[in-house]
Amino acid sequence: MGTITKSLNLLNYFSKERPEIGLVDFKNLTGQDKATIHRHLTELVENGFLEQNPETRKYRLGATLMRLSAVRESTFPMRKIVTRQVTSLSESLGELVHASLIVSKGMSPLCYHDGGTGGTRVYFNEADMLPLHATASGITALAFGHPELLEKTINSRLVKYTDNTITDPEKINESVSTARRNGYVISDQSFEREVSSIAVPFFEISPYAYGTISLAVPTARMARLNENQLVHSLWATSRAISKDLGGDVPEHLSNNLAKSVVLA
Amino acid sequence: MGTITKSLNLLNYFSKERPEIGLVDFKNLTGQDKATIHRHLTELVENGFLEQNPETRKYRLGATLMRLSAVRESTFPMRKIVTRQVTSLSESLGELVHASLIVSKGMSPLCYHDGGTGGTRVYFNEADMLPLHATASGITALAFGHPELLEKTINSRLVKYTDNTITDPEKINESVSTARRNGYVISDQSFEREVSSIAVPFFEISPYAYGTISLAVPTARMARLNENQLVHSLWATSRAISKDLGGDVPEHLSNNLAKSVVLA
DNA sequence: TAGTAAGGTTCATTATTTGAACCAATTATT
DNA sequence: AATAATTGGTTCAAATAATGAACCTTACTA
Repeated sequence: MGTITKSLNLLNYFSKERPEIGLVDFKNLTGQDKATIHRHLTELVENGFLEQNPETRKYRLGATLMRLSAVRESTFPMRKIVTRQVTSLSESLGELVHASLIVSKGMSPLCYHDGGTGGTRVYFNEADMLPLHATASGITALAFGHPELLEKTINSRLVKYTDNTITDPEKINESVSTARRNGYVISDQSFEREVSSIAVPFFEISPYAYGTISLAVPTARMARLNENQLVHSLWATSRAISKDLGGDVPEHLSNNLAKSVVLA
Repeated sequence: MGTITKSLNLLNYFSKERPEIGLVDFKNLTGQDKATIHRHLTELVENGFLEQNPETRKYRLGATLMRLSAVRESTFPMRKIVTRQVTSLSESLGELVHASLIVSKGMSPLCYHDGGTGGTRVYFNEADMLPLHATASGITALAFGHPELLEKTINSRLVKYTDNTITDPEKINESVSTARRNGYVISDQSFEREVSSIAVPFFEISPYAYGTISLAVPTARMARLNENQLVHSLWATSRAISKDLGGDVPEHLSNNLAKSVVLA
């Protein structure tokens, strides 16, 4: 792991639940040496990727991130494009739908919409990473994303979030195979209790998945839904997004899916 | 300059006008060695700060930036807070108002609102950095921000954007002194032709300015406006923002200003 | 006021970064 | 169609920058 990766990694420890982190906190979180961390933090501050709270001396994410994400979105308005489709799908299904992007070691939520009609709602935290091995989105990413992603994930220690979380590499591979066969992934409380999910990939220029669209519902309600029809709708949205992004669902996949029950 | 800074600096070359950059482009832009740049780019891609267009092999800003900025805004909703005040001021003045944050070597636009009534409008590009020496916001930042910022700026080569851009360190220092005396900065086509601007700082916890609020109008219209009244309104908004951010306009400044014509 | 814990710094050792030269693939040019 | 030029990418010895154990400083607390 190079210096750059080590320092950028520090940024990943921030979340909605942990918005400010001190030097010693970082030491405990990362296990790295204090001096090293301090130099990294200082350099990140100098570049505006972090700010130091002058009162507590703790660090928080910096303003440069806001600008850079604005630059990206202004030249490559993925969020705008995807949000449009996700909202439309969510409204038509009356359930929560979210889109997430595959980034390095997890899924980064891009947008979500809760067109919910039911009395119970799924809470979706847009600011936190989703793990690859424990969510429908994640398994979808492993199945249709870059092969290296699957390899890396299987060779890392996997956190058990609920009783249903699969952490055994063998079983991950099985899930991935099933996903590739079916063309979608369905999850049952593998990340959060009482939440079930169905996900499909979407594509940009590359033949590997760029992100996923996923429906998340309270488990109690899942049984009442028509799985086939949901998958059909999700794939329709995936096609629309992929097209808007200047890409397409790869042919080999498209052909396989056509044969399967999904698009029948 | 450490490895981390060198690599993060690469991200600053992206803009609305230059959304994708290739390896050799970077070499020409930075003057650094190709191999070095390549390793930096690779590591940034691995961490999701960049993406590589699989078709052109050029690099563009990555999705991790979107997530991190969402985490920051969800835990520290500065944009939300500031936008509210900026919109309100812009509507009441009927002119374009923007807020920008001081980050490392420039000003990073945070939000803007054009409550414009006039026939001519100022075009404001939210995704680009503003230079410190050539804008009302920038001189305000130099005058009321961390002293180190002024020192660094003066010791760097300053770009001349228009005939009115001041690049002489002596003159910068004069402008800064005037700003400190007056409590605001007024600029006349120093960055863009036909655009004039008035700016004041706002504060967070620290006694040094955190950002600026600025009114931007077509130069032709500036003469007709009541400068004193504008500055008064800007300072009122600054106070409101500073308060909302949990900070305050430093006392020594507040006292000086009270004496000056500005708040009379 | 002594003790603790936090942030921050130093400097010899160590390990990583660096860059000139090289290779491969694509795109202009003749 | 052959050749040159341009781009992305890689190698490895030499140079430089990163590292971390020990130490310092400040703020709080018992």
